[in-house]
Order: sequence, then C-alpha cells, then structure tokens
Amino acid sequence: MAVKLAAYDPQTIETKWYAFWEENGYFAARRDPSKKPHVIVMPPPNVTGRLHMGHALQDTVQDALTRLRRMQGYEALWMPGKDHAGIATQNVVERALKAAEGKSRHDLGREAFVEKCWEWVGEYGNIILDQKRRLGDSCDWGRERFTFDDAYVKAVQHVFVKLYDAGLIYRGEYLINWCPVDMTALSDEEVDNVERDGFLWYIRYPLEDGSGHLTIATTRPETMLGDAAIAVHPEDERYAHLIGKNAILPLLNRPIPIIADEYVKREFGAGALKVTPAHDKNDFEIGQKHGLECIGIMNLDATINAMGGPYAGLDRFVARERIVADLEALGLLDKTEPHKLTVPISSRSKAVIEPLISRQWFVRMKPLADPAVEAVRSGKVTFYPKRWENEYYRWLENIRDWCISRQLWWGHRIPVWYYPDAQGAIDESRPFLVSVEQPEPGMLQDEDVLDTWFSSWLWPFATLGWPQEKESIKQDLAYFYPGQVLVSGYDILFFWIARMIMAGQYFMGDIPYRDIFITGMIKDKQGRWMSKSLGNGIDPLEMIEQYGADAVRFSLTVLCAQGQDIKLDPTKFEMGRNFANKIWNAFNVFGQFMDEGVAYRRTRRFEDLELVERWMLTRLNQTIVEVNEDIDRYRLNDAITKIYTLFWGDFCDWYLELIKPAPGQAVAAETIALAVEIYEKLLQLLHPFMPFITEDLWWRLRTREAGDACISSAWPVSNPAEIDPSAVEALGLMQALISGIRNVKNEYNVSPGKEIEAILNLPAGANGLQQTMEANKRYFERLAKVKDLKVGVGQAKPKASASVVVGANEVYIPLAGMIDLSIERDRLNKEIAQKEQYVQAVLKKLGNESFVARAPAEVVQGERDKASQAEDELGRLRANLADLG
RNA sequence: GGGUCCUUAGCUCAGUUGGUUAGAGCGCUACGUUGACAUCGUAGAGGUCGGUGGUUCGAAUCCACUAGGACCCACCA
Repeated sequence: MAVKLAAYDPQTIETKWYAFWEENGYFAARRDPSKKPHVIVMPPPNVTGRLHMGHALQDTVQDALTRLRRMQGYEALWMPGKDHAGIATQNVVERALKAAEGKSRHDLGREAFVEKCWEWVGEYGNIILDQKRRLGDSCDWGRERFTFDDAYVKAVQHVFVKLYDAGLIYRGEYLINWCPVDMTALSDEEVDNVERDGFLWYIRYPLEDGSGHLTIATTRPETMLGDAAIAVHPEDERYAHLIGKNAILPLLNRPIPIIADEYVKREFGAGALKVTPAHDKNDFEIGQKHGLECIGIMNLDATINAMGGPYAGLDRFVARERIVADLEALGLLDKTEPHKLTVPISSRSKAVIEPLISRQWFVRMKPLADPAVEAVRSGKVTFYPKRWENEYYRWLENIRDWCISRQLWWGHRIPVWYYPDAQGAIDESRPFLVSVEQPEPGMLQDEDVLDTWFSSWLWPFATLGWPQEKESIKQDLAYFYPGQVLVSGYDILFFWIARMIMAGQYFMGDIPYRDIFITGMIKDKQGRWMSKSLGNGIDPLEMIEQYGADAVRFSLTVLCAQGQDIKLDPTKFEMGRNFANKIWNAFNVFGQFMDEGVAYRRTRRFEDLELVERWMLTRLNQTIVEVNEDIDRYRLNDAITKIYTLFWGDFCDWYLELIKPAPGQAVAAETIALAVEIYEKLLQLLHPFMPFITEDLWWRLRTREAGDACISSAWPVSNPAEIDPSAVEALGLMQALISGIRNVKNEYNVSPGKEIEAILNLPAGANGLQQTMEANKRYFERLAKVKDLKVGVGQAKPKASASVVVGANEVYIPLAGMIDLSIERDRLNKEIAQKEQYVQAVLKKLGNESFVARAPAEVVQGERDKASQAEDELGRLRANLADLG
C-alpha cells in the first residue's frame, strides 16, 4: 500500500493465486443443509485431449457461473474428471507403440496392451486437467473422477445388467456400421454422411433362359458379388414378364431370382435394383421380406472374402475397379454416369464405413427416449438458447436402437459370461449369463467393450458414487443431484446431453440438470473449424502466456453471444489484456495515496457524498441489478459488457478523473474510503470472469483476515437507498456540456491543456441546478480546463463567443482573438442541419394522425417532449448563429 | 428431400417483450507524454440493418417470398 503498483504482469499473479485457492480448499464443496447446492458437471475431457479453445470457452462459462453462485452463497460444486475415450486412446497408444517398439497391439496381446494404455494414461492423462488449472477453473479436484475408476466401472456394468434384465439391452445379428480401419462396430451417431462425387454404373445381368438381359444401376459394383436377387417394381410393365425368372449374376455366374418390390423407384437408373442384403440397409430389409440369402462377401478389413471368387483378397476399392473393367471387357457395362452420392464416413478414422451383418449388443431406445422428450416438453429441463429443443426432439422422436458393443480392447468389458467349450473358446450353443461378477469359475467374459458414451451418460450421478450403498454417498446424491446447468457445445447434443437425460431419469428417477446452456463453437478467422490438418488452431495456453488467463477469459465471455459460433482471431485477446491493464492501473489513482494499516471505511452518509460519488454509487447499484438478470438468463456477454462499461466508462473516465487530486496534493482519506469501497465491489463483480487479477488487487485494498478472499466474498447487493436519479441527471448534463466544450476547443485547435473562460447560462427557474453546478464547477475546471466557470440564469452571451447547447442549457466560450467566425458558423450550421433533420422526423411522426390516435399515450408524449426540446435547442443554435452577425 | 442458423459501420460482432437520434471492440482522422494506464486520453468520420413485398400508428426486430453463406438430419440404388 501507499506505493504505486509495478506494471501488470499476469504470469506471476496467476500461479500465486491458483495455488492459494487450491491449497486453502476454496474449490471444495460439501453438503451443507443451510445452503442451496449449485452443481455443474464438467464434460469430462478425453485423456488424450489437449486444451483447445472450445474447452477454454466452455470452462470460462462454467467457472464464471460456479464462482458467481459460490459468492452468492450457494454450495457450488463443479465436478471435474476425465473420460477414458475408447477408440481415441487405443489409437494413440497403438501409434506410440508402433513408433517406440515397432509393434502392433496384437504383438502384445490384449492384457499387455491394456497395461500399456494404463501406463500412457498415467503419464499423459492429466495434462489437460493441469491445463484447465491454468485457466483458473475452480472445480473441486478432490472429487475428480475417471470413467475407468473401479467404482465407475462397476456402475457401468451395473447399468448394463439392469437394462438387460429390464429387456432394454439385447444381442442380435443386424446390419451395423463397420469401420474397417478401427475394426469395430460404430453407432449411427459416430457415422457422418458426406456427399461425394461418384458414378452410377449400368450393368447387364443376362437372363437364365437366354432371352436377353436386365440392366441394373449401382454405385457400388463390388457388392454385386453378394447379390441375392434383382428387384423391379411390381407395376412396371417393362419388367412384369420377368418376375419369377432367374438372371445370371455376371462374373460369378450364379443364378439369382428376379423379384417384385414396391421399394424400387421405376424412374431411377434403369428401374431395376440389385439386392445385396449383407451390405446395404435397404437391401437387408428387402431380403428379410423375401427370404433372401445374406451373402457376406467382405472380410472385416474390407477386403473381399472367398465368396468373391476371383476377387477374393482384393481391397474393396481395388475390386471395384477390377470388376468394372471386367464387365466392360465382357460387354456387360451399358454406361457410366457421374453421380453424387452420400458416403458414410467414420467420424473418428474418416474411413468409409461398410454396412455389415454382425452380432452386436444394442440398447432399445424408444422406452428411454420418451421420458427424455417429456422432460423438456414439460419444462423440467430448459435449453438456452431455446431453439436447440427442436433439434433434441427431432432426434429423440426418430431414435433408433443404439449399438453399444465395440471390438476394441480399451474400454469397459461387457458383463456377459459364456461357458467354455472343450477348446476353451466360447461355447455359443450354451446360454450366456449377464452379471457384474463372474457367475461361475471358468466362465469367459464377452470379448467386446462398451461404447465410451455408454459410460459417460452416467456422469452426473456415477461421479457422486452411485450406485454404492454407503450412507455418505446416498446423502451426496440427495444433496447434489440433480445439477443446475450443463454447459456444452451442440456437437455432443445426441452423443451425450440427450443420453444423460435418459439415464438420469431411468436410474435416478430425475433429470440430471435443469438448464442446458449450449455455447457456440469456436471457428477460425474465416469461419472454418479449427483442426490439426488445417493447422488453423489457436492454442489457449499460448494465448494465456501471451495475454494472461484473465484476458483470455474476458474476451471469450464477451464473444460468447447466445449460441452463435465464434470466429476467433488472436488479436481479440488484446481487448481482454487492455482491460486487465486498465483494472490494474486504476488502483494507483487512489492506491498510491493509501496509508499502510489504515482501515478505509466510509463514514459519510450517502446524502453527504459528493455529486460524482453519489452518481457512481447509483450507477453501481443499477448495474448490479442488470447483471444479475443477465446471468440468470445465461447472457454472460451482456453481463460482462455492462461491468466493463461501468468500470471503464463510468468509474475510470469520470469518477476517478474527478477524485484525482490537484498536482502536489493528496487525496482526502474519506475520498479514498469510498473509492476503495466502490473498487472493491467492482472487483467482486469482475471476479467470476477475471479471477486472478481481482483476487490479487483485493488483498491490496485492506488488511484482511485469512480466509477473507475475493473468491469467497459475498456477491454485491444492490442498495436501493443509494440510487439517486437526480445525481445521474446532473452529472449527465455536465458530461454533455464538458464534451461540448472539449469539442469546441478541438475545433478551434485550442490545446486541451489551455485554460479557458466559460459562462454557463441556465434556464429560468433552475435554481437547484444552479446550486449544483456552482458547487461542482471544479468538474469543469478538472475535465475541460474551464477557469472559474460563471454560472447563472439569464447570462448574456459575450460577443464573438462559441456556444454549446444542451437542452435549455448553454455554455458560452469567449475566445477573444482566437475565434474565427467562419469556423463557428460552420460548426453551428452543421449542428443546426443535424438537429433540423431530427426535428423533422419527430414532427412527421406527430403529424401522423393515426400515430397520435393509436400509439400508447406515453409514447406520443415522449415524441412531443423530444420535439419541443429539439425545437428549443434549434432555436438557441439559430440565435447563436444570428448573433455572430 | 426435411430442418436450423447467419447476412447490421472498413473488419469482427451486440442489439432481450416492435417505439433508442441503431451500439461495442478493432481499424481510420485530428489533437494530446496535464503524476493510474500510449495495453492510454480527448474529439471526430463512418451504417437507407442482404433484397422484395406484407402486417402495424410505428419494423434491424414480426410474416411471406428471394439472393448469398454455414450447419444438422435423412435408406433413393
């Protein structure tokens, strides 16, 4: 204290205060019946993850909400953790293994490979959580969970068993999405349909009786190896005579029936469809209907199998080329047309998905989806912004069963047990048992693991210890569940957000959170997704190092408008850095005059405060109300913008400028006391968004008890007794007049530092105002360098002076010798022209009879007031112009 | 094929239930090293809110159509 602060340096304060908070337990949440809980579960990042801008944005939001509610007296729990991320982690470890030892996972074997994964997680898995600490995340690290914790694994298996017992999980052979690169089945959600340029090949199938041929069209000729039929439309006269006959499958020379099915579109292609039940969703259904054979022609790595005859062993795309060439050589290729088609792509490996028939485990979704729809419809769960509800309904109402088994090694083993056969392999002829524990010695567990999302959909309650029966866990669940709000991007709306609502209702009997705040996604400057391959990512840690965590958080909050994607450019963080610098330096204005050990407390009554002080408190109290409303509606950008304007525009630009001492003078202790009080509240308002700088400055304001930290201080409450509209009015007038005087000086090229004379002419009857202006004329001195302002009613305008008109008030500035009449005439003419245009617009409105008749009375009156004030000002401007001669 | 969102100042974007002289940051122009801050201050320029039509006393805001862009979903071979 009493010393000017060193230059603002984010790095030093950030490490210091994070350690302080964490070590002193400020982030910890415990059951406290006297407080209301406020819970946010952090979307658990993948153990393979590194902090990206999306995390930075969402964490900033979650942390701001958590810190704010904590200050408001809630028991605020932000639950952190990490996700084992099945495929992602397995891939990363496989690559590392290849690079380090040149081995594949098969070289190691399952057990050793999983061991390697654990090693990898031990070494790198916490990186992202440490990066989150750099951002300032105030989560309760003591409760950190991992989807692979022993207890969590048990919860996942428990859920599987319960759903199986309820008939909501089943095993079956269906056409599923197979990724030939990752060698696993995938859910529909993990597949992206992308449009690609391809071809439509027209292929002749000779008729068995030698009477000619039938032409079909296909985009995937290699699948013809598995054809089981040709289908035509039952009412298609062209082909009616062929129904029931056989065609010969070219290349393999296998007879296949020609069948009729209404699915066939007569106008598409050749009007005849090859049916490959084992490799196409629609064909599968047609096959079922007509009892066709499913001829699988592909191996799991997407090479052709023995069923493909001469093409066996070839990759599917090589086989395609070969087949087209062979057909052409045989004269069986009618034509080739360019064709746009949608191709299924694995969202993870980007490989083309093959629809394959495979035995997998599925969750019956309809019974789970219906209550999830109802939860939102009934208003128990609310989306911010609202529009995401439509997307949510659309998905749930058309939901399909969820394929949850994955042919991976890194994941939760499926809790299904089989008897071994004589060779020690699974004996499929005997029934399996579904159980968390091994039911009988020697039984073999299912080889497959579960979809990662099958564990994360339990996150809101499994992290609290569910389904363990311990008393403390039950109490925690009762207290902390359900949570208040989930903050996430829309990219995982179906994967995770919707499924958590299903699981919460099914297993806990209640929704997992009341609000869902969907943030926009971070894009690059040109609006493209940030990706490694494009190299257009912005690293939040680099930004934190360059600008400071508070600056990064501030800028992200400002940019985070309701659900809009954010086109980010690193220079945006300058906004936050500049503001942090401003906050830091503002302290010096009064801080440098503070004396060590003095407890600065306000002693003056509100009524006895100076005008600018009453004005500042009024602005503060008004802003608190607005900010609270904004935050309740998740409009954090509005809230932070208002605090920013309050701090920079009101506090720094006007309040601090006016309490500054004259050169060589000190600031009065009572002035400091109020400045400390206001600054302290501003720091609190800023704290949820910019925790580090505010905590640091907080401790410089007063001697504080241990534990009296900004993070745990009580959120400011608006005091209605300290709102003074007359102060706002008076200071508002002064602001306008001072700006006007500065403008005059500027136009005349009078240096801002040069002292001038001025006369303030008030309208008749403005006695109170006259007193206020008289009493505070030093504001004009201070901010516009007006030497001894003359204030009065009916003051005459000196010859050859410039004038400023604000409402019925005028300031005359005699600029003897300096005044150039033509400059002043131009200035006044310009202002008159502007004002005339305005008056005209308002009068036109008032001249409209139906406006006067139909608009609400107060709106009409408002327009009348505007007109008369503007006309009055116009009159004064004209008079001043005429006066120039 | 269905659906959602975006188009507002040179740039990036706010603008809540229709009534504001349409705002912010950056950039631009002029001036300014007055004891917090040049990561700053003061003053200023800059917009017929993509287009057309409609509803209304009144539209950036509501409706319809339309142009351009982004995204989601969908089994047309």
